[in-house]
Amino acid sequence: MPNKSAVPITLATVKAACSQCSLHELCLSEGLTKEELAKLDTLVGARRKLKRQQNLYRAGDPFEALYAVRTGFFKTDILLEDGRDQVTGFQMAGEILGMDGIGTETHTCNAVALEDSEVCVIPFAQLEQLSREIQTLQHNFHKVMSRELVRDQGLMMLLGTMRAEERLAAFLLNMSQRFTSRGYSPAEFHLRMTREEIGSYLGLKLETVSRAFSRFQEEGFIAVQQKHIRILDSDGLKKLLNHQPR
Amino acid sequence: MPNKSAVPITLATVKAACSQCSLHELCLSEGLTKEELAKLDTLVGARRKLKRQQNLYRAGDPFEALYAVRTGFFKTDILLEDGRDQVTGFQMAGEILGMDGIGTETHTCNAVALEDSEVCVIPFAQLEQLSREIQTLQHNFHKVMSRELVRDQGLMMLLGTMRAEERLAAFLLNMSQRFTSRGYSPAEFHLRMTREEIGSYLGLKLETVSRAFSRFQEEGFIAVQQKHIRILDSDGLKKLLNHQPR
DNA sequence: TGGTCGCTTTGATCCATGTCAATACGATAA
DNA sequence: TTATCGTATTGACATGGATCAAAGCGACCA
Repeated sequence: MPNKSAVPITLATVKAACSQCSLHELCLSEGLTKEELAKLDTLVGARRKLKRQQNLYRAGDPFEALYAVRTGFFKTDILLEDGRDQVTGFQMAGEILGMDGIGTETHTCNAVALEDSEVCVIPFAQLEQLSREIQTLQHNFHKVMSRELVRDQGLMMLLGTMRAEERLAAFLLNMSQRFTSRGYSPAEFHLRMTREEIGSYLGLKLETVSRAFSRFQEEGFIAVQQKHIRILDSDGLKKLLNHQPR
Repeated sequence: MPNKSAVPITLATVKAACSQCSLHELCLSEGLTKEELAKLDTLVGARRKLKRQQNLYRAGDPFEALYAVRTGFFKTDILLEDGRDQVTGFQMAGEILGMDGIGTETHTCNAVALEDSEVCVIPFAQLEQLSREIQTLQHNFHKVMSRELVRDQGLMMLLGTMRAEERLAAFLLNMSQRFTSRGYSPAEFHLRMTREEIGSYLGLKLETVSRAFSRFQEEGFIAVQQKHIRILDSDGLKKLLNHQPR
């Protein structure tokens, strides 16, 4: 067995997931002891790489595992029989995908990589088993699900009560905040999704999204160049949010 | 002691919750053994009665317990600083309230009784503990949360892609289905919420809801009399759903 | 190097739903 | 019975965003 110091790099490390992962606080492993982390590692052994546009899973696929995004960027969407579809979320490093499948043993949405990506595979039966042993893990998992519920509530609010520019402002601020909490610039980032996907997520048409971007640029809130966004006046965007007509 | 056949009524029954509850399949107790049910009963001892318009909890309240609706009818809603609010759901017998609070230890929405109601109080720490012992309970709980996520996805779809009449048709069919699965008539029911609350839930103004009701009545899909609804042609309503313009 | 293709921007017009306002209805209480 | 109040319906009009259409821009590939 190789000699181990604080954060040893060994053969095991290549496989070891959670104990070495930089996404602790976002993921399931927060607050676990070393021993508990080790157990989680054995569970989360497998990784899976996906090319841009590749499906992680599809609606109807049998549910077996959750996925933690390691690198890359995903969207989830639902497709109705009549052809309408809606993007229900965008997921980045540290976020968990697949929880929609627990209730019915079948995934209810599609998860697609928007760029080359990698996920940790978390076989669900094993996660349940381990979370019966490790209280902290159990609670972390419950928190993750609950936060997802709260996120959805926020999106309902957005879809139900906000006008187009408010929605886009909320979207940009949310992206900025999530990039920030991953150590990237709060003010400058690259959107991985198209205007159409943003529109679908926000309940708007792509033209409306494009116009709102242009408007924000005119107002000096942001600089847009295709998918590259620079936020120049985040307070300006925030003001848009609480300051609706009636 | 009164004579009873299959399900005996004893002193214990008054307190016993889950083991005697008619809402098994909707709630957390499905598939539990007698012994496991008994344990769950000790946990779910307390009940709480609410008068119409009374809050079960409010956004900002510390999170301590989940609540299973025994009788009555609730809404959950969120209130933004600027005064806008949105109803995020309506809950009826057998449904679980409060899961929004797990992630932050604080409730993020308000839960209000729309008629005199009663809930089972499920202290969350104890639920987690017991679900470490009882695998089936653990899995049931995960299923409940997951189904809530899927419900939210459906609502996003509704809010993001459907037009007013489709939304109301979907709402009525959903109500009908939920009343049905509780043993009530699929075709005739009493709405507990106002047009404004329906509108808020569906992302519409109350006038639009009212007009859609009137339209459905003209078309012969339903008979409306204030809050009393009779569905005359549920296929007609269903057709509205998949049959959108583009 | 030019051509194609996907994505984005922008303009002109239309329409579903919001807004504002008046009236009606039904329950409750006096 | 009548008064009151919350809720619901209906009408007239306004408007935000959808729709339709035409360029523009970049990336990739042949």
